[in-house]
Amino acid sequence: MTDYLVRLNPEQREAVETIDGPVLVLAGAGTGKTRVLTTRFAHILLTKRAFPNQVLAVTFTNKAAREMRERVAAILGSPAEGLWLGTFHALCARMLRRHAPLVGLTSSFSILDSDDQIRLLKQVMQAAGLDAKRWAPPAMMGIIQRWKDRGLASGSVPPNEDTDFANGQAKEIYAAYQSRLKAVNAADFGDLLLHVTEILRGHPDVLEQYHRMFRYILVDEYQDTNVVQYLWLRLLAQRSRNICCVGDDDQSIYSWRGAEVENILRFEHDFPGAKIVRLEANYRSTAPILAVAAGLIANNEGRLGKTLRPGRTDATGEKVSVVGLWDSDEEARMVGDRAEGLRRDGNSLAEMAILVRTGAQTRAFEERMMTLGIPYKVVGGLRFYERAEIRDAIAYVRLVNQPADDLAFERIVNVPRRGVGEQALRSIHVRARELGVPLLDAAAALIAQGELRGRVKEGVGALLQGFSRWREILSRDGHQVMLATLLDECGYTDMWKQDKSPEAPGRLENLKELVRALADFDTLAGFLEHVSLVMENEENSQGERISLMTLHAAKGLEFDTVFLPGWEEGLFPSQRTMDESGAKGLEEERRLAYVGLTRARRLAIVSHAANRRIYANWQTSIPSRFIEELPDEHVERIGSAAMQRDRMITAPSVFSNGFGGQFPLVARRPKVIESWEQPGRPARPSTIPVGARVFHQKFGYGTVTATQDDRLDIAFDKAGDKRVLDRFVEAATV
DNA sequence: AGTGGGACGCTTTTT
DNA sequence: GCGTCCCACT
Repeated sequence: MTDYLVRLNPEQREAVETIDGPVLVLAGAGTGKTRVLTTRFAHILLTKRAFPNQVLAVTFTNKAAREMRERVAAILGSPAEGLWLGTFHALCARMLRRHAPLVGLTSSFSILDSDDQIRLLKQVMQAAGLDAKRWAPPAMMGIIQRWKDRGLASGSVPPNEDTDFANGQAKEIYAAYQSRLKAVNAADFGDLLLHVTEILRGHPDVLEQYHRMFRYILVDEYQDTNVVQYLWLRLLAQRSRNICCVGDDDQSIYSWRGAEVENILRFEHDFPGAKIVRLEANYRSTAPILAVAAGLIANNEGRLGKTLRPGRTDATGEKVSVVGLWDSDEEARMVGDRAEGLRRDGNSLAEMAILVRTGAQTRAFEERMMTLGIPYKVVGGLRFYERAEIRDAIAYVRLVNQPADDLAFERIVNVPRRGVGEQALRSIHVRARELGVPLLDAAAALIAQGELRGRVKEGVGALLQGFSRWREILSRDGHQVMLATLLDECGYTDMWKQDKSPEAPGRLENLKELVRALADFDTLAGFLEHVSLVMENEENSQGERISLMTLHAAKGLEFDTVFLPGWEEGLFPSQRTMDESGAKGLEEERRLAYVGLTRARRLAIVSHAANRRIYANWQTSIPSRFIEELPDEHVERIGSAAMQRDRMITAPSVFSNGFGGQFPLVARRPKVIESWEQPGRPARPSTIPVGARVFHQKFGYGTVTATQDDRLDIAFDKAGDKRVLDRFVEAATV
């Protein structure tokens, strides 16, 4: 009956069994945080303290929510239905649909994606006469979002805030943006939290309802909450005070997105009498990795204090490697070769990851993996629902669902081309404003009155007729048939069939996938909610692949081997972060490094290059200060940081560069380690001849200019000259 | 209205 | 180095 408790260590057990009153669980990396959270959830249900729908469980990502749902179900032995378990945004969307009229929306409001947000804001800024070059709409969006993160509605931004941006009109822009959102019956991501918090604050009866419902509250990743999320939680928890927050102040890496570490640091103050439980036994990493991570993070101030200790008796292991290299190419080669070597020794590629500071760094590694023929996956890049063709298709669906969705109308009215240019669109806008109707109806009115002519009339007329037909099909044959018909009839599929670009076939494939995905939903509205809130990849073709991702994307994951390249001043810690946020920014960068190190179970390989290409030109850099902070006794330095620093900074005159030793010298290639160059793969002549037209997944179409065994030199039409393995290309059909 | 070329700016990111 | 945006040309 309670065997699920026996599997916990004493501190985990305390975190699970302290059910009543506020609890803060400080859970270091790899200490069984998720296990505690899910077991606690199950424990509440199994001890009959609450029904499943009386527990509110909040996560940041859909992935974490899904995982918790599955694990709770596993402990309960049955699928957990009717739970209030989800991301902050999903839960708030659900609440807001119930009370939308209280903030001037209807319950069918649309949730805008970032494209829509920017487009809407751009219109608002244009109307205010702001030069988009001087004041970038995305920057303005950032300011508005930070305000929303702090729980500030457009009327309550303090007078002394951000008066210089947008000629001091920032607050007016914010207000205008909000009224446009209301006019098109839409909410952006920030609104979901902000609106619900306002409702809970201003309507005691509604708050009362939720107080009666939620007897226990569980919060994951508490260190990442922003002010509005904190306010929302505090409102909901103020009656029962049964709130359990799990987090790790050392892994707070989202302050630039509005997260406030202070929330976790202040927990005891906010919830007097709170019980603090520390989870410090790490079951993930070897002792040297833990020691190195601990040594690094000890350089931060203002921590709640927590020391990871090895939780396994077999936690001995290799030292952390720190490798100094000449340039970023050599770094990519080192990583590729070591990955290949590990694979030869029987290690799975799925258990290796390359974690970088910025997304742009992945490219060099991608190319290297391709050359070596090592399968890889980039985690996080463009997500399925962010692809242009998917957004277009969804805009059509949104219009079927809600004819008043003006943003969707604007997106697709001329996609595929229907001859609707700036002029035509403007007259539709004018008419819409005159009549006080949505753009779709305004367009119909213009056609009825013969004010649109020729191609435009034909095109838009057919589109409008299409919408009434597609709505019929929807009610008769269901949403899947409707979307398939719609995409064919509106000309969208044909548009991509006629497109000769290398991406077009993939886009058609994605559209098919979208139609297929529709089958998983009972209603069109349910599907749209999912699309708005779950911006994630379809399970990234799993299997035997090395993972490439940013450090941010790696939080919560773990691998046997972790490569941590690019530990150089300016890149990591990021100069930009230090400029913008000073000492606090530096500490956050250090936490990011800590997150990176603690992802590794057995092997962590840190590296830094003396020269790196940034944008178009080469830049010389010195090793990251974080490298010096790693405790020596657990680190093996190869091509040591100190040596490189000497050579480049303090003794440049050793080499003559013709500039009087004025520049950091980068004259010769110090061959630090010979063994990276692995013996080649067995040579095998390629079957593809010089001159052949070929197609490559990433680079598109090209012509073979030379071959050497199974390596091909190819002049790609778009991507330029590359050398790739022949198995990565196929004969082109055109 | 649609296309193509050049200038520009940007690279934490999740919902 | 690449994608986006704007403008000039067709």
